[in-house]
Amino acid sequence: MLRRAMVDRVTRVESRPLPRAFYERDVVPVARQLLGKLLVRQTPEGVTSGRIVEVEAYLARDDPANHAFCGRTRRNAVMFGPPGHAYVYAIHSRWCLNAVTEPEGVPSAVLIRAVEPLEGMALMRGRRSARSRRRPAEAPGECDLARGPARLCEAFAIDRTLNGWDLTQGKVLWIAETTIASGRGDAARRDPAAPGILTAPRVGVTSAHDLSLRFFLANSAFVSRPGPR
DNA sequence: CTACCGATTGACT
DNA sequence: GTCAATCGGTAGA
Repeated sequence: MLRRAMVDRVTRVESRPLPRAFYERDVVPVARQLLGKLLVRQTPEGVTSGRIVEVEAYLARDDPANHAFCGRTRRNAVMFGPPGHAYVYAIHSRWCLNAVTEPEGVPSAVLIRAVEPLEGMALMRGRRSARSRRRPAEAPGECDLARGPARLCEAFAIDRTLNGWDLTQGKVLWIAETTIASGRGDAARRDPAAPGILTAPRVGVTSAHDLSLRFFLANSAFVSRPGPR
C-alpha cells in the first residue's frame, strides 16, 4: 500500500477532475482555490500538465472588464452556460483559457494566467518554439513555457476548438485536485488555502482598476508578473 | 463586405 | 519602463 503511494507520487498522483460543484460558487473563492490545482491536457502526442499559480476573476456584475458586461454575444455565450466549462477567447491573435463559474446564466469566469509545468515539458517547448510568430532568439526557458495566459495556451495546445469544453470529464482538457507530483520541492507542496496567496489588480484591463482580482502564489517563479502591477 | 478594438507578447529604450 | 505586430470577434454599412 505504501509502495503504491510512492509509485503514484513519482508520476502523477491525482488527476481526478474537479466536480461541477467546485465551479458552481462565487467566482472569487473559486479563483483562489484554483491556485495549486493541476491543469491537464491530453492529446495524441502525449500529456502536458502544470500547477496553476496565477488566476484572475471576472465578475458577473459591475465588472466592465468582463466580456459579458454588455450582455450575451456569440463570443461570450459559453460564460452564460453551465459552470465547469472552458471559455476560450482570442486576443491579439492568441488564445486565453477561462473556467466558467457560478450557476448557469451567471456569466463569470476565472482566467488561468500561468501554470508551473510539471509533465510534458518537451512537448510544451516544441509547441512554443514552433508556433511563436516572432522566432525567439533561443528556445523558451522552463519558466517561460506557460507563464502568461496566451503562452500557456500555446504550450498546452489550447485553441478555439476547446471553447465550451466540459472540464469535469477528465479527458482532453481538465483541472484536477491538488497534485503532490514531481520534484519541484516545497513549492509543489504548498497548500493553496494557506497563506501565500497574493492579490493585485488584474493585468491589461483598461477599466475597473479599483478591483484587485488577480491572485497568485507568492514566491512562484512561474507567475507572469510577480509584483502588484 | 470594411473598420475598429483588444483579459498579449516579444522586442526595444 | 514603452511600443506595436497581428488577427479573431464584433458592429455596422
